[in-house]
Amino acid sequence: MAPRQDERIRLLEGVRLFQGLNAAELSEVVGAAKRLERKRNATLFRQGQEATRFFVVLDGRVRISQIAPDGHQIIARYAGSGELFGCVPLFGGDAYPGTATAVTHCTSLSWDRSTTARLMERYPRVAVNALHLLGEELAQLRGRYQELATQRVEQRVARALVRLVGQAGKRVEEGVLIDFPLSRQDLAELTGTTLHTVSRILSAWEDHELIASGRRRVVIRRPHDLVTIAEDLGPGGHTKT
Amino acid sequence: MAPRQDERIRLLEGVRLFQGLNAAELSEVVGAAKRLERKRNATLFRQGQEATRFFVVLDGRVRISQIAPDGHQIIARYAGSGELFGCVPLFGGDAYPGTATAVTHCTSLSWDRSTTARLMERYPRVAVNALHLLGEELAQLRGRYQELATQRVEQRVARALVRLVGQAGKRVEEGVLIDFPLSRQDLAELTGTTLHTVSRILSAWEDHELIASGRRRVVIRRPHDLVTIAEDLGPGGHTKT
DNA sequence: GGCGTTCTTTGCGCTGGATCAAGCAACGGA
DNA sequence: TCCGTTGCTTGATCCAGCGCAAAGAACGCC
Repeated sequence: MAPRQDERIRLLEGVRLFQGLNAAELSEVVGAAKRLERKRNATLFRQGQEATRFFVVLDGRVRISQIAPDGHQIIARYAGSGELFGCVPLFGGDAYPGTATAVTHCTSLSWDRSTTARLMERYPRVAVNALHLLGEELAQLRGRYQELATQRVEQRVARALVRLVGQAGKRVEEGVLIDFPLSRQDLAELTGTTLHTVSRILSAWEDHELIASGRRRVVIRRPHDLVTIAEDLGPGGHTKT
Repeated sequence: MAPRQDERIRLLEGVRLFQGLNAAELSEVVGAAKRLERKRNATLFRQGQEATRFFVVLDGRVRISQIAPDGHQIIARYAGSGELFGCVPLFGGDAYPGTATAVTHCTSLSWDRSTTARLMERYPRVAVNALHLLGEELAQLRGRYQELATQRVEQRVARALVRLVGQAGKRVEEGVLIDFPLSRQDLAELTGTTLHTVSRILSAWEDHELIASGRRRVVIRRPHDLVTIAEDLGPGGHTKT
């Protein structure tokens, strides 16, 4: 067992899909994987392509986006280390429903379709883990769906930022930085609004010293107040009587 | 094997979750199930309750709805015969994320948590099937999410109706009837808009003889034209050059 | 058969956000 | 260092759809 191998196993230990496998098994899984490195802005796969592999992020951040026939684009999610993406082959889908792009330089492991099937067959635990993870993703998406259906833009943007803080927040002197390049346009596609509206909202927050932001960069200075906005019941609710 | 048992097995044969099991195995599955009958408007389970069982619709129609802390309610989906609902126990969730209500008189089978786990363990095929079904639901929801984020109300309502025709369409002399009680309010909660807007849209369509509707009743007279509205790229697109 | 309840329709005014349109700022490659 | 590109801001305008309000219409219960 080469130390290099050991290192890779350690990485997989944090991946919930493979939870419950022992070192030898993990080693086998790693052995079947293909390591992939991509630099910033490179594409990992495109929407509509045949889904041949599924991926786990080792390091860096990947954006999953979808584009509608009418040209409207949305960002489905950002995946960070330990997370799955392009998991279509896990459940027998045909083509990738979205495009995966490296937002930062990043590395990932991937497995092809037949290996995936073999793994799940040999280790049913993997299939069950996959079921759990998919269930969580479904729950997440349901939440965001409801959000989109019932809340107004400012709240949605606030929530998106709160979520991103959880996924990629990094303490800096000013506050908490979203630790990857994030433009106004990105936030708009993440929350179902327009670049302009996001810009206005962030400007307003900046005036209130709630955030500090720059080009593709957002720092939350007062996370708690952002959460307040995110959870505020709004004009439909019963705030400040 | 009593004929009654046979009959129930036949019902399960159409359920994709159990595809691949033989008669004896299906019989066992049916044996472990609890049959449940509910009349119109009765509740099967409520949002937030501990998820003890998962269900398969045998007959009738069930509405899955979610309510947000601010009181806004949305309808996640309608499940018809052969479809799963309340499938939280399949992937180890804790509480039901929504409320299930019988929209028509309906019957279902359900299994408790431990039985579910045992089934998946004994028949890995069931776990794989579950993975596939969950994957499809995820894909569906992603589609609807994008719809909500990028299309305007009229198109969303049209799409919702097209989908409902697929799920519960029944040919009648006038056209295709959505074969369960469906109010304007329901359509609004299904498409993320208000009762009033839906009413206006349906009234306009009625004027154009595209549909015929009444109290909790919708008949699509010209399905093709409805599809056209649903797919129209709209003012953002490049239609009719 | 009368009556309360539940759905639906429709008018009107308002507004959150989209759209359109400039112009400015920061970055990165040559 | 300069210049082209990409991202950000901000004003002005417009309108789809929401909220409110009030009046039918169809049901189902007693």
